[in-house]
Formats: sequence, structure tokens, C-alpha cells
Amino acid sequence: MQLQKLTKARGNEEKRRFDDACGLAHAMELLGERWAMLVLRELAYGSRRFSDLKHDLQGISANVLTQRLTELEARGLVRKTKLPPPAAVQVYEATRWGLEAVPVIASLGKWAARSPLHNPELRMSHVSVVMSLQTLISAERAKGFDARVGFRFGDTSYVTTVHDGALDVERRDADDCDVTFIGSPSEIAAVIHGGAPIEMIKVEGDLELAERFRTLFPLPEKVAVG
Amino acid sequence: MQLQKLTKARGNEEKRRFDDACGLAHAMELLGERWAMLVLRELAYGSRRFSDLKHDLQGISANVLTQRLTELEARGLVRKTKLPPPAAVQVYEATRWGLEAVPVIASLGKWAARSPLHNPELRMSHVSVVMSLQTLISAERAKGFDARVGFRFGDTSYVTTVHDGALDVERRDADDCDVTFIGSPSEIAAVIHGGAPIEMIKVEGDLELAERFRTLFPLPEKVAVG
DNA sequence: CCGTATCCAATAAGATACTG
DNA sequence: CAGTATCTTATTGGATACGG
Repeated sequence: MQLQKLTKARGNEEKRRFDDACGLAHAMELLGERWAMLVLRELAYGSRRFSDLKHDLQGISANVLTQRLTELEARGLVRKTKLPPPAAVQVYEATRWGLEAVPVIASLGKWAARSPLHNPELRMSHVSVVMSLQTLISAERAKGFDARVGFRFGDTSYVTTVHDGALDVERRDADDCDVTFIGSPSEIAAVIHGGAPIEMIKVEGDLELAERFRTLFPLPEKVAVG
Repeated sequence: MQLQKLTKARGNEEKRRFDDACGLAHAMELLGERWAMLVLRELAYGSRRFSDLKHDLQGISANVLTQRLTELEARGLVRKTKLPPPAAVQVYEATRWGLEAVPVIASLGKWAARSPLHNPELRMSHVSVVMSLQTLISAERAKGFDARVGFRFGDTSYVTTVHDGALDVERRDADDCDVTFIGSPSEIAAVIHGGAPIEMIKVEGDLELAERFRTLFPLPEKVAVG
């Protein structure tokens, strides 16, 4: 009771804390605000500029994005840097430690995708599509599969490398791939995860490889209602 | 623009969605509200009643707890049940699927504990102490260690079993243990994680075993500022 | 174009008192 | 004990205007 008074007296400096030494409570102080984990997700494969983030996190407003980035920076998860000239634009990137949270939040996503309430029809950012591949790849099915698979989403491309049952991701031009998927994130997700006909998207390169590639990502089973 | 209007028109039925097919976004819809993950954490080792939760989640208000439990129930993570007679009290328990999120949020806690901003001096619930042991145990250090270690926090006890480098937890009377730690959650955490003198707490049983036990849980390294 | 700052309305959270 | 009801405060999101 006195504590609450104190907190209030301190103004909005140390406002809403959990006052709990549990790591999870601290995680919520670091990443618990609305949008925070999604911002971090967007930085998983390299730095991005403000307008990219604003565009890909459809629905976030500029002021909220500014606030999340500022907080994440103050907490050591994100760094604000300038790209080297001649670009010299300002970008945000995840710190090494911030990046270490990415596999954990990806697992959270994998867990949540099993919810009966989950609607995979909604739009996705390209980062989430690529991350879903990295998260859902079946080591068993991908055993012996060795290939470089590219993705072109408008003007952003990714190169993924399947090797040793895992999938590695880089954001860069996909011009040296065995096969490249071209389409919107939702279309590509529908083809790979939803079993939609592959003709829905454009595929450049080894079409047979593309067909095999898209069997490597079994969707986790939905949970029963009870 | 039309979407926002629509959402508003629908009233408070489908208010603040991320409208993102990404699993992580859905995870935030399931567990993203303040306190939600901590409520789930409290249910990790078995059912609890409203007042237990309210007591252990120090700082939560009754109406917020009610709301979180109602939401978690509607989303399939939590179930409201009645204990069999003669107790016949109402309790909340995590569903099987809800429990599957626990290791993930525990990893999130492990990650967050490395933050320079983390303050381990604050109070902890008994669940968080026991969960920290389960999360931080070093398989390497615990190799060959086989013991049943009890914890008594006031009137709540846990029995942990170290076997094959892992730690199993049950919430029940700790009367059949090789050694039992007795104290407050913070004191026990200080002794096991903080290297505080073991005399700070009470230990019943094999004291030498207790000394070895507390070396099994190396704290993850703090991150550097940059 | 890349943000930041400010203002406003709608929600969510918190404190407290109260009921079955 | 297990919540509701009510009131106050804090946070959110959207719009818009502003600075580099």
C-alpha cells in the first residue's frame, strides 16, 4: 500500500513495474509492451529503417514505433546506427543479446500457431514468413537436403540455406539460388504451409526442388478444444 | 483506414488485434496482456485458487486477475475446476497446451535474467524459485547427481528430483526427501543463486548434499553494455 | 523522405470498497 | 474466500503538424 503511493510519487519514472525478481517478470519489463516483440522480430535478420518497420508492422503508428524503439534501445536490445556512406541513412539493429531472444520468441510463435483461434489467413510480413520456415523446419525431413532457396517479396529478398536439417537465413539479393520463390508473403506462406497450388506464385529455377522444399515444414498440430 | 473504422464499429468485440498471421503476433494476443504470462507461470506446477494467485502475484489487483483468468480460459490455456470433495474449492489449472508454453516462457526468463537492468533482490514467488532451478540446471554439472531435494516455503512445499541432468518438480509435502531447504523464496534464491551463506536458511537432512546441490545452477552471464 | 512532438479519444490497468 | 463494481490514472492508437 505504501509502495503504490511511492510509485505514484516518483511520477512516471518507474511507473508500472512488476517488482518481481523472476526472470520472466523482467522479460515482461523488457519486451512486454505491445508491439515490442514484433519490432524485435522485424530486426531478426538485420537492420531496418524506421519506415521499413512502420510498413511491415502494419497497424503500428509512428509515435508508438518511436517509443518502442527508444525503449528497446534504452534496455540494450536495439541499437540505432547509421549505415556507412553513401547510404548514410539511419537504421535500427538488434544487439547481440537482443538477437538471442529471437529463437525464444519464435518458439512462442510456434506454440501459439497451434491455437484453434489462430487465423493464418491474415497478412504476414516477409520476416515472419522466413522465420516460420526457420522455426518449423523438420530436421528429420530435411536430412540430406542441401540447397539454397531464395525468396523475393517485392524489393526485399532473402536467401535461405538448408543444410544439416536446419535453415539459415540472410537478407540479400537472391540471385545465386537453386530456386527462388516470388510472391507476396501471404501467397508464399499459403503455398508452403497451406498446401496451396504452387502456381499461385512464381518460381524461378529448379521447380522440382521447390516442390521438395515445401514439404520440409510440417505445421504443428492444432490443439483440441479441451 | 476503412479497417480501423470497421474495428471501431464492431465495438469492443474485436478491439485491439495485430491482424497478423504470424504465430508470434497470435502469441501476443493469447498471452500478451500484462500479467498473463506470470499467471500462467503460477499454474505451472498444478492448480491454484484465486487467492493463492492474488497472493503470489504480488501487486496484481483482483479485477485484473479475474480478467486475465477469464481471458486465458476463453483462449484455452486455463481451465476452472472444482477440487473433489471434501475440499470442493474452486481452482484454476493450466490446460495441457497451456503447460506447453511454460518451458518457452521460462527460456524467456532465462534470457531476460542476463539483462544488466535485472534486479535479483526483489521478491520472488515460490513458483519462480523452483522454476529457476528447473531452467538453470546444468546437465553437465548434474551428471550423475541423483537426489530428491525438498523445499518448504511456509505452508507450500515442493519436491524436486534431480535425475539424468534434469530437475523434475512436484508441488507436495517434502517429507521423503534426502534434504530439504526451508526459508522464504528470496532467501533460498540468495543461497542457491546468489552464493549467500547457507546458514541464512534452514536445511533438514543431508547438509553435504545441499552444498553440492546448490552448485548445479550456474547463473547465465550478464550481457555487456554494448 | 525520415522521423518527432503534440493532441485527443478509446482502452486497459490500478486502488478501493463492497457483495454473495 | 471469490470475485464485482466503481472510480481514477496510465497507456494506446490515430491524426496531424512540425523539424531536418
